[in-house]
Amino acid sequence: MMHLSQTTGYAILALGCLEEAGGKWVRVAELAASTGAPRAYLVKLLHRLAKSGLIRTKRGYRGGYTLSQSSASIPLLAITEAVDGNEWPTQCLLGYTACTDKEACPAHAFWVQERIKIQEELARLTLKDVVKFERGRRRRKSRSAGQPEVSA
Amino acid sequence: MMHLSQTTGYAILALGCLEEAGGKWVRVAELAASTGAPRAYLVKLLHRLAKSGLIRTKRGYRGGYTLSQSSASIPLLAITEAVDGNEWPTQCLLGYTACTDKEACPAHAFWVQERIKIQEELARLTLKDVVKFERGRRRRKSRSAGQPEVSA
DNA sequence: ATCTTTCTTGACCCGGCGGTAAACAAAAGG
DNA sequence: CCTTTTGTTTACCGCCGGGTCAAGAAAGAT
Repeated sequence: MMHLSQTTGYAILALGCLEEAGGKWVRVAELAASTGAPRAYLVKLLHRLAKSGLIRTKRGYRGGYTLSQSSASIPLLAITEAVDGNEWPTQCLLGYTACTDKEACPAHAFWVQERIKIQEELARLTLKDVVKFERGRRRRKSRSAGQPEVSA
Repeated sequence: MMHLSQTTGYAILALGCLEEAGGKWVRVAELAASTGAPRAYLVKLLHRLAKSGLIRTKRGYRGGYTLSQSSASIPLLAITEAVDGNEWPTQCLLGYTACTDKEACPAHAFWVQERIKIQEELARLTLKDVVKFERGRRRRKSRSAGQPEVSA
């Protein structure tokens, strides 16, 4: 509750990874490793992203996934809409279905403003920002690699 | 997604209704009618609210539910915590589990601020505000009552 | 005592999201 | 051609939030 769906998170991270790869084809295995999403689940998600036109796919030897040109540096908002749909920006904070401008719940005016801000932020952030984040993660990971694991 | 749980909405409306009733005992039937929540489901919710100390219950003839004195005009935040738990204010917007201050996702700084604002708003709003909202609803309802229904 | 009212309690259902498994099909290498 | 690589497709699983049902137990009226 109070966050985008986990699936959207996976999508953003995976697309960020594709952006970073330039035009190269990237396999699921790599995307799964890089995003932390379960491989089999990522497959389904990638398929949806392909159907909605955000990425292209190629199967067989040296196949994989790549960003479709049109989605280079798209804003995160476009991704949340592709994955979660675009109905959420109208929902009442309290989950109250009859909450409208005319019949406003106590948090209505406040929430209308907040939703706008959240959408603006998601529109402002692009895959490039995600790439920066992922590079940071990978650096930290490799820096701590090779150290003794806490084994049972 | 992107709102408190529906159950929390029910809780807020129901508690508002109890606040409005003063010290009187209110039956489920009335709370269900007034909140729009399914009666059987409301029963379970009310039980939880009773166990967490927000309301008192009395069964048998002229029984029902009433606000426990201590919860008169409590802030909505207390209700969301009682119903949804209080873990949500720490979750990443993108649903990314490893997102922390040290390992921040691209939306982290933004979302930390927004969460604070949302909590402040929920702390500011009290049951009295909800009562005002409910009175407005009831007025509108009764004003439109008695008019010809669109029947098949 | 007994009846009525009203909450109590426990069992169950349904749909969606996140997740898994396995058979299938295409693209390239040999 | 045949094999390898890699995505495609279909089916199924478990959990949880929201929702329903029905038998049980207490409190007041009579």
